[in-house]
Amino acid sequence: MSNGNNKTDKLVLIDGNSIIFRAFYALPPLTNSSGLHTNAVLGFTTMLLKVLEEEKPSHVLVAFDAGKVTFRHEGYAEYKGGRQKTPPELSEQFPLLKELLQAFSIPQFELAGYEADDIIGTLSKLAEDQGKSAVVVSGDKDMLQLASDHVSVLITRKGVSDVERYTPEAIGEKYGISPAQIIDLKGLMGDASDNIPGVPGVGEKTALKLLQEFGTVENVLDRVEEVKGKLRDNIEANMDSARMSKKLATIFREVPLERTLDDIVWNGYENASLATAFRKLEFRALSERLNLGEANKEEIALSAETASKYDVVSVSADGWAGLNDALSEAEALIVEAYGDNPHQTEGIGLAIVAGTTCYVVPFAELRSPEAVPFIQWLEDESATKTGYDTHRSELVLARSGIALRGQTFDVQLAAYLLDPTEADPSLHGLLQRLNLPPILSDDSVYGKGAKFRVPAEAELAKHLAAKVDAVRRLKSLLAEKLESLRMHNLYYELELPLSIVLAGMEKQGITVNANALAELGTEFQRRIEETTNAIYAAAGFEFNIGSTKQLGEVLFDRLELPVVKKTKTGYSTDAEVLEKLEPYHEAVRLIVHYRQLSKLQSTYIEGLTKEIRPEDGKIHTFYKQTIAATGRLSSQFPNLQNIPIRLEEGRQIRKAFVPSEPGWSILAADYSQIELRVLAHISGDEGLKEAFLKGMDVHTKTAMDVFRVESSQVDANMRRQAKAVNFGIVYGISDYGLSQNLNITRREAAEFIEQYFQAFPGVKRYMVDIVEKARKDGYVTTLFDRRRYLPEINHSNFNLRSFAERTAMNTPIQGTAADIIKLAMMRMSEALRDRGLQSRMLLQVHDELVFEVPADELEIMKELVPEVMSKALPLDVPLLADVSVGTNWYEAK
DNA sequence: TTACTCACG
DNA sequence: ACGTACGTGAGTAAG
Repeated sequence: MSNGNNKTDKLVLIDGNSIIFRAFYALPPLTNSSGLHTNAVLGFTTMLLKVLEEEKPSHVLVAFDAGKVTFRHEGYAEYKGGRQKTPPELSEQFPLLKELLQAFSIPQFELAGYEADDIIGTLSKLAEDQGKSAVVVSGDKDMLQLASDHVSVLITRKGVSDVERYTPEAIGEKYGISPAQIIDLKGLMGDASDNIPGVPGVGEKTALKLLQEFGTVENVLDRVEEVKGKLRDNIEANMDSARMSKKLATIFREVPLERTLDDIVWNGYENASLATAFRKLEFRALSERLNLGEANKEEIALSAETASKYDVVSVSADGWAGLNDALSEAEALIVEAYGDNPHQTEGIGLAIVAGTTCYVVPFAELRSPEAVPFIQWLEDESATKTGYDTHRSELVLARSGIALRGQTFDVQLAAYLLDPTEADPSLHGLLQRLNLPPILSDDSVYGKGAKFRVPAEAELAKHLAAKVDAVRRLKSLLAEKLESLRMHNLYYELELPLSIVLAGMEKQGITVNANALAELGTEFQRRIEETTNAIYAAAGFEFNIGSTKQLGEVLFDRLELPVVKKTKTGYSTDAEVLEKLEPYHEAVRLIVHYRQLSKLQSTYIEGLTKEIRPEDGKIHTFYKQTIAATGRLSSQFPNLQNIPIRLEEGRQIRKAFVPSEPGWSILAADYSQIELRVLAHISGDEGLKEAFLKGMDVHTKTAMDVFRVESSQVDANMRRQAKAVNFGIVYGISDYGLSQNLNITRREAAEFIEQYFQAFPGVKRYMVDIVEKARKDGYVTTLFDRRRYLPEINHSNFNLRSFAERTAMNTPIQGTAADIIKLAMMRMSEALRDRGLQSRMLLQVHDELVFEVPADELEIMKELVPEVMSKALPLDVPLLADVSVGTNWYEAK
């Protein structure tokens, strides 16, 4: 960016402390991926860009306060006393801002003993003396005293980038005084934020009236006998305070800076430096707005090339010989494909790195006869491979009939274990977070969304080479980190082998009967139409029931039902709201039913039907192993972990999930109360342990203890409430949450919790201890040493901190349960293989495993599965799994 | 794309 | 005083 030649010089002088404070409180808390807060820097930058663009300055300076003590404290030790300590979320942003300003090539001054105001006052005076104009930017109206014919002052209004421009005329119009009188104004009215007393009882109104009459503080004091009544007494009693306050408010414009205006000449910023700074801060939108993308790209490519030297060999140009010779030395593998669903993805290319050479293979080349050794290597179990998302790679290659084997390190999976909350799993992002030499992002190479294209071969080869080199660079680093955090066991013994088991389950798929779905769909459709008509009749007119906006208008504007809850964009119409509205209008019950039916129809009947693959009549889901922060799996394309079960109408969907071979059965086994059992184990609570050891119904036992009654006195309602309390305990209890769930008052909910903790003191101790531990360590772990960081556990914001506390309580429980079932899956996979069984493990639904089983293995499997699940991990309480069998998933209940 | 709603454990 | 239960994925409407 260049300013061109300004005819007249213009200075922009920014009060750094003032603006960063404003920005911090104006923007919601934001963090970058490494947990650093960046909201104040972002707000500052937005303001800065706006001012630079509008003012087109020739000189720019950001001034900061230096240290705590200034010359003002010499006369008045309480100056700025009583201020709240700067929150750590803001303090940590000062170094970020200073670094960013460097990238902008903007000079920053600070001088011990002086405030930013004084530096700015001094420089603006220098500018005036030299006939230059200046713009002062601050959030503090004290600065208005600097306004003159040459100096205008921008004061932030709301937020940061909305500013108001003050010239002497504007100040005159608004306050009826001159800039010079601003200090008199402060002298009289004081300034609470700086702890400047002024004259007690004199506010802005009175002070302005006095100044209009007397002009200055000194004149007010000299002619105080002309003032009437109580005000006069006040002034007379506080003359010294007024004089001192005026002095404190006066900006000192003779700071011994030893700098000249030449030191703050600004010739614009370097795109590349700013691009780097924005990238670190993850200010992507700003980067885009300033068109730094290209600069970013060049700079990244440059640094990647200098950081890691390798030759790029593309087999379509240079033949296969080199690659085939290098296979035994291969250190890393990339299988590149596009599309999110690995069962439908199209391969783009592969790359391996060996020594100083990266070999790149366009996907189509795999069909070449010369590719045979390479394919043999891919399928060779003993040829170990380090890759990135090898689970996906296996599925992608399987589509071309290639069986990937020998995956012994997956960089993505390792990175997930090291920080499972990290949202960006890309190699590009990973390198960035670890401060390693970067590579281009996939988005910048391929374009995103509709703009996606595979670039010309040379560019593609370069990118894949950079990726495979990055995988190699990351491997040893991540492997070491796993060791040092004692997570190698979890990684090598559980997650990595599990990824192969998962790929097997996904490739196997589950047969879904499209006709059964279609029949159900016809029935649902009929009822949807019926319900739609009934709703129109009840309402008296037609509208789009599926539009929450229209529905809200109908319910609350036209039918005038009471508003229960609002969303940030309008009326809430969710199930909880509708439940409360039922008594008011007959349409409400129908709407609830309509919602149920249309959910079933669109998500399950239509959604699942689309996912049935015509070749084999099966649905192949994709389990993501690196999404859930607790260690659970997630299921996509489609999600088979949320197939309806709670309501009978939806549960019918499960009838369409059938065995793939005639005469086989579906076998489902689920853990009974696994999370509460885990809680009993890790908390060591005697009462809870006893309940499980004696085989009691845990919700009934909870009801007995919370309500202090005998088991015979526990009715259905008490059990229901106790069950909700147990859920609450697992989720990280709060009285508010429980009260919402049970529709009771917060006080009553708090009472339940109190009773619960009295009955189960071990659980209480666990909750207190785990939060304490999280505060101390910054993370919590599961029994298998899976780890989750909770950077917000010490946050000053109540909501963020409370969320982190509940997460601290929940994650070890949910996460350990996830560990256990993952281990059970490994054991089952081994058991099926070792015993030569034909039965197949098809699905995992958090605490449930689904198999298809031939008739002659039914008896074995009914024993084996629950046994393996129960023994997956010995706890202080028994782990139980219930098993059931049917001709479809519905019947296996 | 974002917001809302709702299916599951 | 603050105002959310923990963890997910997917469909629809609407900007």
